[in-house]
Amino acid sequence: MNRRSAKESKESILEAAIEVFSEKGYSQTTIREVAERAGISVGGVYIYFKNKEEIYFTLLKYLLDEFRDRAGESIKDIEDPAEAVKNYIAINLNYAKKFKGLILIEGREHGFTSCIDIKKKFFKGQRRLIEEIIRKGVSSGRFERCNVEGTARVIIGTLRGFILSLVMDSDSLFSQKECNNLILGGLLKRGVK
Amino acid sequence: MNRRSAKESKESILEAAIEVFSEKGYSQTTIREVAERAGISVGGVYIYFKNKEEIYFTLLKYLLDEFRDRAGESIKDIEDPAEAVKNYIAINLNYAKKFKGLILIEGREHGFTSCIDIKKKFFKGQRRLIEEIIRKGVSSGRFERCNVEGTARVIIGTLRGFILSLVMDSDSLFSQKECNNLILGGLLKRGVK
Amino acid sequence: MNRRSAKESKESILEAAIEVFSEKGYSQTTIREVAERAGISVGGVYIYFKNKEEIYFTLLKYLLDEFRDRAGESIKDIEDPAEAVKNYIAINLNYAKKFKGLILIEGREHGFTSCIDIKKKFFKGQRRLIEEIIRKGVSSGRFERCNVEGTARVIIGTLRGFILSLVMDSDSLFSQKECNNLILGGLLKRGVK
Amino acid sequence: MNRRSAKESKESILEAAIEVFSEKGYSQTTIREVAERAGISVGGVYIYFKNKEEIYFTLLKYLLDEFRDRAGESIKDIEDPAEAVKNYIAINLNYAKKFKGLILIEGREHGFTSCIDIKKKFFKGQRRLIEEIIRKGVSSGRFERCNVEGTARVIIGTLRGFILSLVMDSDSLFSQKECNNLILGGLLKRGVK
DNA sequence: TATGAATGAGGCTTCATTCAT
DNA sequence: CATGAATGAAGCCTCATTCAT
Repeated sequence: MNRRSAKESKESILEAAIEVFSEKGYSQTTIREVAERAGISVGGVYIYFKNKEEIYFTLLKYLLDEFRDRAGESIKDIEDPAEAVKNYIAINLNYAKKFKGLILIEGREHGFTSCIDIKKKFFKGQRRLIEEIIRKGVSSGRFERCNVEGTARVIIGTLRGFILSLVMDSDSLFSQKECNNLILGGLLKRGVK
Repeated sequence: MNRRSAKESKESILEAAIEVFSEKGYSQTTIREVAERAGISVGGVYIYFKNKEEIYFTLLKYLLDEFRDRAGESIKDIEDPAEAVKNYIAINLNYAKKFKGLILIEGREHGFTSCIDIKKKFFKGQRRLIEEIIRKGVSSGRFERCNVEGTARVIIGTLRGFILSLVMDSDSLFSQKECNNLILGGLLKRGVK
Repeated sequence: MNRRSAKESKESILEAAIEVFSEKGYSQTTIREVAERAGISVGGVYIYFKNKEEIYFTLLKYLLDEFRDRAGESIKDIEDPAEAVKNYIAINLNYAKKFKGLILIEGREHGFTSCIDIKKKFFKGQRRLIEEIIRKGVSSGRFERCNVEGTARVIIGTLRGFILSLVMDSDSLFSQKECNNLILGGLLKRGVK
Repeated sequence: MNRRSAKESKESILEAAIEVFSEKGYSQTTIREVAERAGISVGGVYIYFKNKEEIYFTLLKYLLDEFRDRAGESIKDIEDPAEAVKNYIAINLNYAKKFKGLILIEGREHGFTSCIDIKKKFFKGQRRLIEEIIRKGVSSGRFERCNVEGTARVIIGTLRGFILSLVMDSDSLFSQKECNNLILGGLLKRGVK
């Protein structure tokens, strides 16, 4: 028996779960496989998680939190708002590549309200982040004057599309540069670029 | 025994399947529920479809084909390329609203290669459509000179994102107008708009 | 619609049934396939037969009756009892080859008492036939004196074994000559052969 | 929850399976019934066996192996080849009585090639065993000179027939003595018997 | 008679979850 | 804490049989 601390066990389960959920999606993932990859028994999984849903929920929450932190971090000290947007896009695409499979589960394969809530909250937070940048850009004169909330929503939505395309079509259809161009093309003052 | 023509039965199954797949995703959809909503017995479903996968595949093919036709139709006689793009966007968003859930199944919750193939082909076709428009727009001077293929890809990707957002966040985050602005904002010659 | 007389339809069903039962065994045979091969609808089969079991039963009865007749016929005018036994063996093996598959169903794949009864009766009749021959052979001095009933049973049993081997091992393990030798070897007076 | 060791559970499943397969044949045997008789849940069966076929295959292999061992054992130290043949017959008939029904499944009610292979191999081995005895008998002068391979085949085939009769007609048609007589009658030198 | 769509029970198999050890 | 055998509900699919036409 490979004795581990509770924390270690829980983490190895989550790590295994990321893998398997990514590879197979939620429904096709079995607790048995997660347990095996985590090097724990089936019953062991249920010591740390109430059920399959909780594993997914924990995972999702963890990843969103981590993403939020990193995204916030990567932006906070950047003066140029265009640069900040570029960074934000970059971190999004990176994360997407890393957790390809998980993003595909975003669909309603499972109808857990808990997950919907947490995701809404997450996207709201991200929108605030973008709004901040846009506001800074507008007031500094770098960006066109615009409806800040609306524009932030559009950017988030557009990013989602990029990410989805990136993730679904293994022959990634477009690059970060193209993504930057599209988003910034609509934001930057004409001629300033 | 609810007597209907074979065609009617098959169609009512497909209609029911659209509903249920949309609501629950592929894995969570049970044949029993599809059958019930179609007003047929479980066994009856298997008269018309070899298995669950075939139902999904038939549905997907049907929707994509129909979409392709409608999209082609709605564009072909439009002179102004900007108008054509707007129309294309409109029909996309409409379709997305109508078949909300089905779009969410895009994931690899099911790994049917047949579906992957058909989808790739579909998106390729759509890209060609957009490229055509862009080319026309560029040569007519309405659009900025650009990498036609790349731009088409970006537009498709962006649209996907809009649609995904539209579909996932029931409080639709942004309007068609915003979508138009973003996409056209990057295409139209400055000042022409 | 290929109009046929009731008799024709019934016969074509039986012919199809022989084929399919032979190829797939009882359980694996579906009414649908029998109907298709018979060129009749599924429902049509049920006009002529109460159910699947009745088809099998009718078939079995028909074949056993026919076999009984043929076997009786092929023996009745033969003077030499050894020759008669040889003929009986020959017709057995021929029949076995022709209805290979059906013989394999003999097992208790289906537990129809009706079939058991009819088979018992058949084998009893066959035993009587053999007993007759043996008695003739013994009284004429061609065969060794022996327990007639017991010997008849043994011969039937032995033949079954030959047939089973013939039918199961596609590389038929032994020839009719070997079969003759074994059976007659135990019957014929030493030296007479 | 009926706690047992894994080995115990697996064995009780196999024991139950022997019973049910024997009584009903392969197709008519349901996992549910096997499970019930084994005192385990339906799902429990699948812990130990991949599927129904594997249960059957395991059983078949086990019985054939055991039979092979016992048959070999019961013969190896016997000097008199006639005695050896008698022993071989005896063990065959005993086994047949014990596993009555299972023998009847021989048909291709299931078309598992794995089973066909294993059976062919088994019968080949048994033939070798008999050939050995015959050779010994012939060279020692107890048996008539004969085609060893052919004779072995005939004996195996004959035995199969006896067994089949024994198994199918519950009113066992003939005794071991009669079986001995037939087989040995063709082998023993005239007058020696 | 004939059709073939429809039924629905039932079989196989999977898997989240529990619990005796 | 940990194990993994055991459970049982539930899903997919088949097919003998029925029945409206």
